[in-house]
Amino acid sequence: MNIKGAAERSDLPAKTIRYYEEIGLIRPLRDGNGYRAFRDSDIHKLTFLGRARALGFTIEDCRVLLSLYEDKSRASADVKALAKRHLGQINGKIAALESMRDTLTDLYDACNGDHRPDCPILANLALWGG
Amino acid sequence: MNIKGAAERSDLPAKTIRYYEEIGLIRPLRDGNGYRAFRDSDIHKLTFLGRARALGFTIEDCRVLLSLYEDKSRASADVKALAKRHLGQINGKIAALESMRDTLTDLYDACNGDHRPDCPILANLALWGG
DNA sequence: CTGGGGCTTCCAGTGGGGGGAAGGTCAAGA
DNA sequence: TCTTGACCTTCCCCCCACTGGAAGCCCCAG
Repeated sequence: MNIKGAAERSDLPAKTIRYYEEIGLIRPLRDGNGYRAFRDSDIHKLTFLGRARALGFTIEDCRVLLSLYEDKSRASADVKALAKRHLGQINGKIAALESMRDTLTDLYDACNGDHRPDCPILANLALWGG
Repeated sequence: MNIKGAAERSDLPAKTIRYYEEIGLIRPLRDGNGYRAFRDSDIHKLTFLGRARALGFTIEDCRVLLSLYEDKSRASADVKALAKRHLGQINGKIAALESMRDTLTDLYDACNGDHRPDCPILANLALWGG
């Protein structure tokens, strides 16, 4: 299967697939004409990667997850530890965003949003040394 | 004031300050020796930028916010609209992260995390065509 | 044999800086 | 006066995870 079919079946852009090969996440075969030849196992890995990326795992995490997946003697504790670390990072990002949202919502609600220049949002941003 | 003092007073790395000058957010003067000479107004803008960035505004949003801040005939509605758009983006990111977190938490809880290889996390990532 | 769609590689850019080299400048101390 | 060390400058590459586009090869239908 050529890259377009692989892209459709894995629901990943062809560019991304080439990139994943470049960084060694997949190693598709090559036809005589130099075209990539994707096996089912390649498509399988690609969908795996797509799902892991959709859960927010970094590429390097994905690399580890893929190797754990292929290692039939893995310990599920290793996978769970990776997931825990990632959950912690997700929660950190959510907390940061919620903090931004709360502050910004307060300022937003305090701004009357009319034609006049007075604006608590700008006033807060301009706080001198606070 | 040299860049180090500006960095301390604005609580921004010197590298960041140079970058902000490079992209035209600030325009500090120069001493005869080529050193940047920061006025109070420059420091003021830098702290403004630091706060706006801390609220998650992009650099381009910051540029607009700064110009609105300096435009004494601005309408607060313009600021409010920008804040609204940004709040929408923040909420979108939070929703995406919460979705990841929920999915991953379910998988995490279902994984017993022992020495055995069976792992619902990997099994989910490996779902074929689901 | 021509056209168009597929495929290849390579280069550049994204956002928001960070790291570090190479070299100029300045002030304090010996 | 000389040296040392802290500071400053520009310059270029690196990060992540792609994305866009150019230049050029391959293959099949008409």
